[in-house]
Amino acid sequence: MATEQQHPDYDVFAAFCPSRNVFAELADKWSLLLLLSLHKLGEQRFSELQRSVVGVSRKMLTQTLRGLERDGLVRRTVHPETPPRVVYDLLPLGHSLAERVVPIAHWVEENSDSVLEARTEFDAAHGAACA
Amino acid sequence: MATEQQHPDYDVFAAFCPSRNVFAELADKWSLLLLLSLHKLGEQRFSELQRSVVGVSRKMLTQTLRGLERDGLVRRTVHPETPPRVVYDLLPLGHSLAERVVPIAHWVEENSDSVLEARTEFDAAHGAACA
DNA sequence: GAGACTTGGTCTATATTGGAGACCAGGCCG
DNA sequence: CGGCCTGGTCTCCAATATAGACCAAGTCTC
Repeated sequence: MATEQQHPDYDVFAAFCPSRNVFAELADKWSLLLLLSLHKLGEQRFSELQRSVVGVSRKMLTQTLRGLERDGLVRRTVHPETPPRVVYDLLPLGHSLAERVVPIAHWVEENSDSVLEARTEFDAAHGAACA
Repeated sequence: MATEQQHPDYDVFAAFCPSRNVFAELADKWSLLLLLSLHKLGEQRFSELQRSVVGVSRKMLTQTLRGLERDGLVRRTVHPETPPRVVYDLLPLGHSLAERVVPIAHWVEENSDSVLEARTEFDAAHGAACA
């Protein structure tokens, strides 16, 4: 079947394709959540991000932010004050991706009930079949 | 700050919120890729999926499909023929999510070049700073 | 001037996860 | 009877995530 991709040659389904690599790095809980938070709340410092994306460890926060920075989605600005102040914000490329992630977050918030219900049903049918 | 979520009380940023749990499970490479593949190509059997989503191991394929099935996004149909034939396809809920994932795949395919370029630049600036 | 406290991390130890590949059940073919 | 097919599962090992201690620089307290 015809692929509908815009960019010739690039295909996230192909393991060897550079775009798969990019996809794999971004298709991760913390990356998407950080993108969403920076998009929604604007620039934030390290500790603010840790508070807005509840549950992220400092290590993952550092690591994920570095990845996003490396990918040209996020800008890291160090203000050499004291105590140190490091601010992160989205570059245009980051915003353009974040815009596409927002609908997913909304979908999840709207449909979590259905999902949870399906899970309960599934677990009842499978897990508790013959305890 | 006002959250723009449609569903009262649900917020993917809150670690304890059920929607975060749902988000975390779906915001993963294989789940998204499977959703995309089933959306684009329609129903497929186990081995077809393994071929269309290149690089996925049988273990992860099984595990991810089970998760999606449990969440009410995917339907698993066993045809008790010989050799066995197991077909997976998207339920309406799955399609509605997949539709929102498609733009991300397109973004990645369109913008991978920029990302790759940013990476090269970043690595040149940081990695090779003072070898 | 000694401690304690701040921010933005890093490092270590442990638990969880992912991937590679062996193995398995059931039915057909030869 | 042995081997092949599918759609898994199981085991082992490597990689990754998480928790939490630790650190540097400077400022504030006492």
